[in-house]
Amino acid sequence: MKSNLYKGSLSTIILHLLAEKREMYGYEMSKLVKEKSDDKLLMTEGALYPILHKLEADGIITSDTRYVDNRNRKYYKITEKGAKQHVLSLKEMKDYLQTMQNMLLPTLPTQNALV
Amino acid sequence: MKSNLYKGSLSTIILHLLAEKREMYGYEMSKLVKEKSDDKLLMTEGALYPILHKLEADGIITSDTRYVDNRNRKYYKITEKGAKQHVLSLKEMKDYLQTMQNMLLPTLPTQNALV
DNA sequence: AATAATACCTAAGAATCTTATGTATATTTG
DNA sequence: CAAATATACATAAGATTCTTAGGTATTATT
Repeated sequence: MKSNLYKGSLSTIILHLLAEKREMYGYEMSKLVKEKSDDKLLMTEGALYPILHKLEADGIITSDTRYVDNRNRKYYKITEKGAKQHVLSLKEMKDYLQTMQNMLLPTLPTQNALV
Repeated sequence: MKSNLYKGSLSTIILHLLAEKREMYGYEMSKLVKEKSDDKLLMTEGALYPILHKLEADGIITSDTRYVDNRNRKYYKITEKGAKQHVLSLKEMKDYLQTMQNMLLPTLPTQNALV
């Protein structure tokens, strides 16, 4: 990533992708995040894969490896526990974004905040 | 801090405090941040003081120790270089907040974003 | 044929924070 | 008035999270 502000938010992002798409593989996630962030967040493989492994170990996501388009891909989906965690993570993120906005951009009116 | 989303944003926050107040000491910063964040961000001394020392070593801030109210306090203020850095840091933070909002909360209309 | 892209993985090291500890003085509370 | 809390600084060991660098293997492009 280009900014270290993203530190700590990668798990939340991955969890959100899986909550939206319900099925994705790692490489796909990194490409989608790169695109969605307009090249601002480049999730390296050294960060991505260990996070996926940890989320799976914690029962937040599950995987099954399949052979698709001449490729071996490890597809991940969110578990029930993960869905609950996702709600909490989103709340935590909203709270963080709001707090940061209040602390750093308090003079801007709400509708123009971040713009 | 209660959420590890704050990881990476402490320097930005400290720099912003000094850009606003023009003079503060460490202990004062930690109390103000606690108050401003509504107890959501508790900047520990183990994080705070090393950051201040690094910012000073990098010429972003300067300090002078004074005896005030029966206390030895190390007052910090922002340098010219620091003021320039602060503009960049704020831009970076706005960009991060906007990107996160786009990625995680894209369905919400702008005026209700984060609410 | 060589390079880039797809797709996974891990290990060493850097950066950032927590926890724990230390020093010293002042104020508040039981 | 003794004990606890608050003020004010500091550092060191450890945890967490990421980068950098390397590895394997296949497919697509130039």
